[in-house]
Amino acid sequence: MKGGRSKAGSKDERLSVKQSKGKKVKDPNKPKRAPSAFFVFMEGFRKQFKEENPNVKGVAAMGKAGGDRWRSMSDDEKAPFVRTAEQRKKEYEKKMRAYESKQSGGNEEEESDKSKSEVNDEEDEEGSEEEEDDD
DNA sequence: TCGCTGATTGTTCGT
DNA sequence: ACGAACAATCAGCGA
Repeated sequence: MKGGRSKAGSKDERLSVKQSKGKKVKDPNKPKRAPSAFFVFMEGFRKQFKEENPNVKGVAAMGKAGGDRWRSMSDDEKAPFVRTAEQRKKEYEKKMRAYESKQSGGNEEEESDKSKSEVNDEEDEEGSEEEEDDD
């Protein structure tokens, strides 16, 4: 959290990673990290923020506003976001599995077959999705 | 014209 | 166990 990475002066280090120049490591299949509950909450917050602050420019203002609001929320309010985040994580793991699969032994298989339906394999998925305590 | 930078927190990987 | 990196967003500015 706060004590996470030292943002001060670490800019240069990040540059190396971002540019990835020399390395032509192209990972088209590499799934992006799953959005945390905070980002999930932000997805909706961004829209609202834009509506209330259409003049705001930059992401800093939004980030601060979002962060401040997020901390103000109770675990119970974050619960739905956290739950969604968990689902995202599950998908992330699933994609990650496929990604590793290819890297490991799956030769670069170009999934040319696009009609393969994007989602299928739904492993039964525990029908009971926890009680939503919907009053 | 193209692309990085900034700020937020959480999650995930690596050492 | 700790630390560093990366996830989205948008406009502004540098080369």
